[in-house]
Amino acid sequence: MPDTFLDKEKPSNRFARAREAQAAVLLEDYVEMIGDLIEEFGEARVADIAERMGVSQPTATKSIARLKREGLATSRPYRGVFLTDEGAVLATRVRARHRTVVAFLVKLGVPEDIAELDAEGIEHHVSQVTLDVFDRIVAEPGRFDT
Amino acid sequence: MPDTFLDKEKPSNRFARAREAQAAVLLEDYVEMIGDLIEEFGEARVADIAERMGVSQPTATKSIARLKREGLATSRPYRGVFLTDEGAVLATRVRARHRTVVAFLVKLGVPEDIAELDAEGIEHHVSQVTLDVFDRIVAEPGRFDT
DNA sequence: TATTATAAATAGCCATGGCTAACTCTTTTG
DNA sequence: CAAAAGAGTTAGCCATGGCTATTTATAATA
Repeated sequence: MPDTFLDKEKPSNRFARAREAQAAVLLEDYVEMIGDLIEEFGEARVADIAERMGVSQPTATKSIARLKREGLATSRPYRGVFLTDEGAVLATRVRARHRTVVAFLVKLGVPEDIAELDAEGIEHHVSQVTLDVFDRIVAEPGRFDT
Repeated sequence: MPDTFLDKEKPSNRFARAREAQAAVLLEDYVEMIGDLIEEFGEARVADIAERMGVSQPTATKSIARLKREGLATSRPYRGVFLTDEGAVLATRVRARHRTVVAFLVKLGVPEDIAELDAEGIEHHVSQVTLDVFDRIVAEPGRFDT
């Protein structure tokens, strides 16, 4: 299973690499949230997306255009935004990762609200290897608050 | 001790918040690296900074200009870039945080090279609360590889 | 010291992701 | 069914952080 468009050739320099990864963050956030909205309301309207992202409607429209360009979404004016198969797969993966990171931090003893905020920043930068470690720890019985 | 310029008013929206935080990332990376270079070589030249950041010289010059604007650095052409007191404090804090995150991941069983890459993305998004938890776990005796 | 080499800065371009203002197209409703 | 309200898009602006090509200033050396 290919990791979709998120894996082009990665630069060796750690900073350059982190910079490139940043480009994917916005896409991931939108796709994740559109998935949430569809699940909650059965549809994702531009206005709702904009509001949840904390962004103006035109900015949301522009970003959605980018999602469409990348083959992650489609949309029909006044009918909402929809995820393509690829977009849905990405959304699922991203949302699972988000939950894992939050659960991991909470298990470590971080308060939920803080865990939620930190996860938003962290989740996009966690490799599969590290994510697996998080998952294992979440699944483990026992506490970590020493 | 104020948290310097990194704490303006924070938006309530988690995405908006993460977006704003992003602005500080570049500054933190530069300051961290300039600190490293000064420690290693006694000076930080624009060319070296550019090379380590994986960026062209003009781009480095531009970013250094921003550091100066923010009161984090000074520079004299052909003499190198220097950190202000504020910049030095930030550099120290950022470098300590980086080490903590790497050590934490390694303690969890993440291979060092991967820990190093992940840390670069993660470190900028970890709250003080979460960082304290990481620190405590790093300091703890015992293993986590189940 | 005059020339060459190197380091840094400047100019000017591009894409991205914000924004507001204005417009257009539904949908609702009086 | 016409007018008003609401949703979405378009136009056009800004700042940031990339880039290359060019110029300028300093340092090294023949």
